[in-house]
Amino acid sequence: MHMQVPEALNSIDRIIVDAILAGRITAGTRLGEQSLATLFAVSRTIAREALIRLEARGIVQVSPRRGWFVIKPSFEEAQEAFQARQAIEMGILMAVQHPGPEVVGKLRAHIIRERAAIASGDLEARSFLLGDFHVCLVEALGNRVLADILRDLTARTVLISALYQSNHDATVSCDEHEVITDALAVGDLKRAADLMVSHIGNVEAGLTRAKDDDPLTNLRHALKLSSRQE
Amino acid sequence: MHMQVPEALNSIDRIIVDAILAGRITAGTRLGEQSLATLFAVSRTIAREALIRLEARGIVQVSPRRGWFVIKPSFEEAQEAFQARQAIEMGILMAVQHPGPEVVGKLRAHIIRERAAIASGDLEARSFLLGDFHVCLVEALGNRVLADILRDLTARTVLISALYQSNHDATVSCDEHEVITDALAVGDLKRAADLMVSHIGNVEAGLTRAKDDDPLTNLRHALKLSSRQE
DNA sequence: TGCATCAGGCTTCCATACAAGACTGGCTAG
DNA sequence: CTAGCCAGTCTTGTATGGAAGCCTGATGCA
Repeated sequence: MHMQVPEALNSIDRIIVDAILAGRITAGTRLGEQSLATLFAVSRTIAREALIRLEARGIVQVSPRRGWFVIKPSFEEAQEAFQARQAIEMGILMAVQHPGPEVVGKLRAHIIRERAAIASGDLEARSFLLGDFHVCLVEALGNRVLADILRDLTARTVLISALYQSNHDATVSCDEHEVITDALAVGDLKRAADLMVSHIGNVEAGLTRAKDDDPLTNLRHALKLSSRQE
Repeated sequence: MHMQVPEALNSIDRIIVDAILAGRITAGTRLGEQSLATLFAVSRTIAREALIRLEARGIVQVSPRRGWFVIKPSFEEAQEAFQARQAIEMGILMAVQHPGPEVVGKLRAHIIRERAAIASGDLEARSFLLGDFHVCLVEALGNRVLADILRDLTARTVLISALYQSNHDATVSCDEHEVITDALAVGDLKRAADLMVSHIGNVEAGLTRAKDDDPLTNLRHALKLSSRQE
């Protein structure tokens, strides 16, 4: 056993989630215990524990004795995830009292990074930052509990967007982030909440029901089978 | 190895969470790997995996090489948990369109069980049902994602209530559940959301900052030390 | 008495071995 | 040629042993 510091240990989780947020890992990807163990230079035990944690967070699923896979949400689950985000983000915006200038400052800085990623064509950074905006917002508002919840939920919706081919334009998303921040800056929480709901609704509306990476979609639909199995 | 069916396997998690919701397990309780393994007639591996899942859900914490303990939230974390519940439950109530009569029916049935538990003096059932109302509400509204999130959050707030000696009366809580249900029944979502926010606020307001199972509270406060360490 | 040291026991931590189900591909019988 | 079987391989599932850190209490010394 060589002395290479694992570099990972408890952060295997984080690296995987970050990869999902960046779109480098998509729904249905296999995450084998042995593969991860080799990759991170740890034993299978550690890799398995990371997968168990991710399973508890609703990011991966295990198919008994077949393997671990990144979740592949059904259209209904996708809708629930978006609804959950709408509810949470609207709720926090309506509940908070005073945004504070440093919150607005952080968000503006974030939006600048979003624009930079979009301009430079860095798709991974773009995906990550567009999702992370919402996490940052909630975190900046002072609630780490909700921020953690939202991070996992965001990972799910990123997976969904790739699965159902969201065609919502990144620039539009970024613009919407900006007007939300503007509303926060002038203390109009109600307006910020409304804008947030419609923003998330817009992203959701950009989804198309057909996922054409599944060659059986047409047949399945014709036979009226649900896509329940892996 | 005897043939006793484990009875537990993946449900060790559920049994522990249920015990927390019922108030049979309180904040700071030690949950040893070996103890759980013996109790559920499984190996340490299984018990450990259950604890890892619960850790990912924010229910327990591990102190390295010392042991696993049910979380003991600080007052600030407690506030965040209550704020999170307010945001989520208000958000879902404002987002839903039409409650539907079967939803109201389920909630009314739940409230009847609450009253029965209160009347019979069954403290465990009372604690469980009062918390479970909120989970049932969200689940009945059709969002399992949020329901799962809320269950864990409810477990946290139950722990908090015991830790900070909530003196909010069970009967009052139950009454509040009823008026919320009434508002839902007539389709007044706005009113239901407002009632929910104030209901959770009432429970939170019932907390007292002093946790007197900690004999150092007074000294700590006098020295202006945070209660950060375990 | 007061204090430092250290051994022993207790806990989690982690690697590993083996069990057992799931899938694949080839072989064989008809 | 096809259908069924079956061995081989790959995967996760589970138990277990030993490593290593933490805590306690005893012991010895000043």
